Amino acid sequence: MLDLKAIFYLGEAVRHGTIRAAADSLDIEPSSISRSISRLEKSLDIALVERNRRGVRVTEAGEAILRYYRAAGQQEEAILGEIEELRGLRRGVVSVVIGEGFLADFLSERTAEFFADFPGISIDLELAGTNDIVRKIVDDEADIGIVFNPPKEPRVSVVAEVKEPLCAVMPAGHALAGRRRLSLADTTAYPVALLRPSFGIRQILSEAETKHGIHLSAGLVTDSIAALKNFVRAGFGLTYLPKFSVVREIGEGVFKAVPLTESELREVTAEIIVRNGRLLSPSAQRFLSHITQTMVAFSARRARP
Amino acid sequence: MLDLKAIFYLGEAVRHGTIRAAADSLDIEPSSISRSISRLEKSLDIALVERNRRGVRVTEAGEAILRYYRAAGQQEEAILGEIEELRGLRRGVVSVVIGEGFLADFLSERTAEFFADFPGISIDLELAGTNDIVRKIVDDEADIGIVFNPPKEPRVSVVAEVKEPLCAVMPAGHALAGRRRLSLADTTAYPVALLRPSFGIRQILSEAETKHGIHLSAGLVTDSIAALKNFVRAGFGLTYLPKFSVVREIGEGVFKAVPLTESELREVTAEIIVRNGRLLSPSAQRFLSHITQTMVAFSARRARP
DNA sequence: AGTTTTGTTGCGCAAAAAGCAACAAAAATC
DNA sequence: GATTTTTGTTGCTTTTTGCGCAACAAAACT
Repeated sequence: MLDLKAIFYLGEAVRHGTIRAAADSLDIEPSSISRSISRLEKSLDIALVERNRRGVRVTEAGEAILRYYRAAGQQEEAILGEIEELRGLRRGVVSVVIGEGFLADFLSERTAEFFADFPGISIDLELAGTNDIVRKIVDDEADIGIVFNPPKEPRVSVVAEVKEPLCAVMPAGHALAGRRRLSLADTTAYPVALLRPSFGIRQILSEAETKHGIHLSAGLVTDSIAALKNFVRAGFGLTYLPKFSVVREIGEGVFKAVPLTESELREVTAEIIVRNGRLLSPSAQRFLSHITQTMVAFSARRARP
Repeated sequence: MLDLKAIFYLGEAVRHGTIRAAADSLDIEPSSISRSISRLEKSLDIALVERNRRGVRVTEAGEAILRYYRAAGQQEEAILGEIEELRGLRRGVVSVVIGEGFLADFLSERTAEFFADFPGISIDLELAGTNDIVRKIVDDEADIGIVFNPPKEPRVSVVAEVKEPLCAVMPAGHALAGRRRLSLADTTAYPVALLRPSFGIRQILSEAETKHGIHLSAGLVTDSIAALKNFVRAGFGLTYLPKFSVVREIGEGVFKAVPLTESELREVTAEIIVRNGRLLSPSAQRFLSHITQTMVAFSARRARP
């Protein structure tokens, strides 16, 4: 490993022509420079300067070393610029895993505004089921997770949390579409589309089923929320989702979402999670605070400001 | 100025996954690594690693720093290789065979400068005729050959090549001395001094004689260019040499050199040759590049840059 | 011949780095 | 669920390293 300071002294000595002049300009003693250069020469076993009594003249080997130093200096500057950009939020990749139900809310116009404000930041977005999301966060495969009703896990910490009632989702013209609220039992008459058991929504539904002795007749079991929506849109029956997952379809007048009355279904949580003690990059921190403030699912109330 | 040792520690910690493992492999204390990294982070004001309780994970900024370190390491290696070559230049004998006509050009002040720069290098100089020079190069009896109009030989490669017109060389007060150019036939009226047939200059002259039906009346045949010069200097007649062979005498106003007009005499080549595939020592390489750049015979135009 | 300027070296001291030991916290294990 | 192990960190001590000061020899200049 070459001693950069010694090379710097060498360069100054060569630039000024004499060791003493370099020492004066650096406000240090000539002996320090002399020793540094000698040390360097000994470690390389080659002369770097010719000591004339009129000063020093650089040798070819010295020139080679100085070439290296200048190149390294340029690269250092480039890297320092990169660091500066990372610190100044001008660059960075934030990896996010979200449940599919958050997709429309996540990729909203307000997120687009964020990208416009920070053009250097890019998002690595992945969709996954509840259990996978938690696992990826624990294993540091992603910076930020957005998940519905996740299992308790001591190694993740909840950055934002909000209680969202689960709704029965149906076509606008459905027989139940006029109701202001429904119990789960009211919906058993219709075929329903359900997610697989690895999803938090399905888990909370299963708990409610056993608790109230209800059995839902699943017309479709899938791991795709898009499939649930298509099931409903085509008139096959109902499904169960939080309101923000179908906010676009409601706005278009296609779907209706009616809150369920069961207490455990009214208090299911949507959470933004990160791994415990994880040090997020400035970019990730900035993005995290953005989504906690702008996403519909979390904008209403914030659990931990 | 970035602390290279600290970056090295950072890299080792990242490579091993934990600071302790890196410390063990380097046989130092973990505290040293921990402190070095912390110091680096403080100086850059950005986190380089995330400290999990299961080890360390590099951040984007840390990756940037490590990229810099690897690039610098590669450059250092390249420079160290250069230094190694230069170190080889401190001692070494370079054996050279040249035609006598190159002598004055070869032993110039600029070659003297080379010796001053590399006091450890010595030259083993041998004079020989064209055919002998090529043979010595082929047989590895010499490193470098400088030769005039050599026969084609696949086992030698031409490092530098330049076309030099052959000149009629005469005393300054000669009847033909005022001419800007001469044909070979113009010179037949005067007695001439010629080299032996083993010399390239003589061979090209013989070709021209038969081609144009000219007969040169040789007043002297020798294997010494010095003898040719003495022949001319004493007023016996003319001889034929390239201009650079008598550049000193021309400068002194003693000789005149008038280019010959015959096409085959205008395009004879002076060449620097080495054996094909011969691996020259660093000293020899350095000297080779020196003479190709400084010798008058080759400095004007270079055939193979 | 005397003066100035050059790089070098011996010696003492201060700062920096490394080692040692202990600690807090998280993970793994029983 | 308690205990052990492993991790990074920190206070303190020791060692190493680098620097300043002063003096010196040698060459160049006046």
